[in-house]
Amino acid sequence: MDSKTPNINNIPEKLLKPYSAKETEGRIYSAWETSGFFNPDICIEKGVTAPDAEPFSIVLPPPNVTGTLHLGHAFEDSMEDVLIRYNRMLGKKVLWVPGTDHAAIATQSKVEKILEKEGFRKTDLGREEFLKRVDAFAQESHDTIVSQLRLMGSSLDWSREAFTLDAKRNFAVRTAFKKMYDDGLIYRGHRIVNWDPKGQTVISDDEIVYEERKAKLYTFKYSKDFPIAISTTRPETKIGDTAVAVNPTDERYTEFIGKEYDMTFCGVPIHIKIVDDESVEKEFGTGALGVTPAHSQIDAEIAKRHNLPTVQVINEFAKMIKGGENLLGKKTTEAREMIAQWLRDEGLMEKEEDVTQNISLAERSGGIIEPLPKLQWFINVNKPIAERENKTLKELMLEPVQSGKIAILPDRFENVYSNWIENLRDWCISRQIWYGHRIPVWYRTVESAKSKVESENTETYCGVEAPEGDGWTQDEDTLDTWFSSGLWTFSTLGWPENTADLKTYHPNAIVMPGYEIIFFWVARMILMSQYLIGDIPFKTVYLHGIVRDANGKKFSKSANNGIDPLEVINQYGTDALRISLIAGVGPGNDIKFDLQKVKAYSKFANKIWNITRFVFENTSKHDAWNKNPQITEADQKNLDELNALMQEITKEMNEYKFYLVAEKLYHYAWHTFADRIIEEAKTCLETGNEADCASLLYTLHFTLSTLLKALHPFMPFITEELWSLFPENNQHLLMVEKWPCK
RNA sequence: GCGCGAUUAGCUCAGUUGGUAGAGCGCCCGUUUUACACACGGAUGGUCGCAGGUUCGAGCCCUGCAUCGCGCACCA
Repeated sequence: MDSKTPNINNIPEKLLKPYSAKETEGRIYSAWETSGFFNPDICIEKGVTAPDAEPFSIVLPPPNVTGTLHLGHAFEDSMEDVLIRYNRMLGKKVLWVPGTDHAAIATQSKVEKILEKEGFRKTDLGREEFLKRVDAFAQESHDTIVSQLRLMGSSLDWSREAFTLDAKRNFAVRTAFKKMYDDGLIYRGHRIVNWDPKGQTVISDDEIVYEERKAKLYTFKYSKDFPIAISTTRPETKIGDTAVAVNPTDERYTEFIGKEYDMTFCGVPIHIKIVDDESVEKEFGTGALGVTPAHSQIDAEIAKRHNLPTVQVINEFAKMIKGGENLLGKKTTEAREMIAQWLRDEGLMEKEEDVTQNISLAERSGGIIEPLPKLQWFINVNKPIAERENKTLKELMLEPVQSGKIAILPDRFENVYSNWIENLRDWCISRQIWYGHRIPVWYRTVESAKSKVESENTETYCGVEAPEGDGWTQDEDTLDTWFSSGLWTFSTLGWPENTADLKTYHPNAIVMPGYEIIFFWVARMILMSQYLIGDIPFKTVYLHGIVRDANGKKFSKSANNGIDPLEVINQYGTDALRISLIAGVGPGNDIKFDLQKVKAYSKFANKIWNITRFVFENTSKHDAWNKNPQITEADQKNLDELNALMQEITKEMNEYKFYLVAEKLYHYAWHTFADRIIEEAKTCLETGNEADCASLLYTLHFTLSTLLKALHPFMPFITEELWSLFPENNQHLLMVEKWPCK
């Protein structure tokens, strides 16, 4: 190279060596941050964005402050940053809001586990001290997450960072709650709820996961005098039965309907009425259903229809609170076997079958859900709202998706979304945990009242701030973490104040969470935004899949198959990780994580590095190319081909098909630009005349600079670095260059 | 039970207005050719899950089936 490159001194030293991501990435991120261009206001101030440019905004799905980021986050952040950088280069007013989620139950249980190892419980500390511990943990976790987001190259506007539990978001939560309360959408009610005995809190229907387990289905009679046998997998609850329900058309049992029986079951007196109810299936079991209103959602509904009493036999710790001495205080599982034995001994057991059944588990704690009657706060999804044309929350959630105002990608999830809403029940929002937004409701006893009903002696106050006067105590419960997450698209923009940010950046252009949180998060954001703002929260929902290990298994602590993104970055660089997660992965598709793919793209990074070296070496030898040379026919053909590619990928970028764009750029850079155009250029550069060389060098330089721009959203670090090596780019960061196509 | 997705080269996966099968990795052969051995040139490799149908023509559309995975419901 020495003899033929007299101008070697012009070539930056580092370009002569292979690309080093490690040496480059940190330095480049600092340059970006220092420039202030992550902040759209500064882009306008410095003249890189027009003040009246079209806005483009995304909120980062706030990671839980329960630990560190994994490959799933890396995947999500990469895609969002691609869109953000692309749209910034288009000249739009681009805002990507960073933040973290307090993730109430998840974070609290994490800290409780740490305390457990230290040998004490949260009650030993008390609410205030415990919350200090959680805050400290959350802060540490937050700091890790933020540093990881920077490592990923995410061009987030850090000046607007938010936390779902900070003061501003707390104000938004209280404001939202108060409005819903005043509109009668939030109410307190006694219901059968999903109680998690392990986590000691209520959870919503969506926080339940199902697991198939083997169980015994027992068929028996309460006593010898009782005419009908019933079946159950949970005999221990049967002490709480107050009725037996049969289908009204079931001729086997019609003669008994309306009759009542007093018996002693397992040493406990019980009173059973036989009722008819359409919901009972004749074919299942004996066709007769023992009704346990206190411990089954469906039974509670039957009980309500027939005005049956409720007898609670199990408490919050999943232990028996009714029954003979031998049963009291026993765990449900122990009691189950004891009662089964009693039935056998008494000759009441008719059948015992092995069945598989789905049991309900709390997603976070793994505790077996115990349906219990409890007083909780709910959001009514079926109440007409005057301010919203008498539409219900359900309707407000359904409408924008069905009308196409909000597009969901891939579109098959639109049906999933609609089905979920149609089956939606009232949302239980209160949690018996300490970490989270405290419910903004206060109570005090009214001395003068003489009612015998306790609730009538209690004054209730709901407000954004605590009430004036003495004797008020705040509700002990906190809110479901998704309540504050639902406000995220606008609480981060200053709502309830009518800020400039809110006017400019809401609704967001797009939101990009994993498909597993479509109900938890996407649906709740639509609910809150439609109700509180009267508008959609975003125009497009792009649901991505799950990153799995090489065997297709979910990453989890128990499987011990976790891969730390930092290790991958250390080995291959962030750019390689980013584009390997994006290329060829369409919406809704899971990824089997493949280190080979990352490796392949790290080679691609080096390839671009070497392409640049070649172009640089040759352009620095001449200068005629830079003075409007006459373009040869052959070069024009290549420029036309490049332009056609840019047209094509720009269209695809606008359709959110960046996974195709990444592959096309890779293919063009390597197999068209390097393998063909550059190879063919070599001969001309050796033997061609001055004019042809000028045309060719212009073409090479133009193609390279177009490629660096087009690749920048995908591989921001290396492209920015290479861009900066050209003297003419000294003053301009690639990140705010114009996208190379209208 | 209802619904959804996947099934394409050894592996991971692209392939939307239906028109002669693609990429990466791996494997094999060759090349240290002056941007790059993190490279270059070349070779091998697929009845596009199965069975029908529509069509001049189907990986792509329709019907049925199989296997794997997922969601929802049920869970007496």
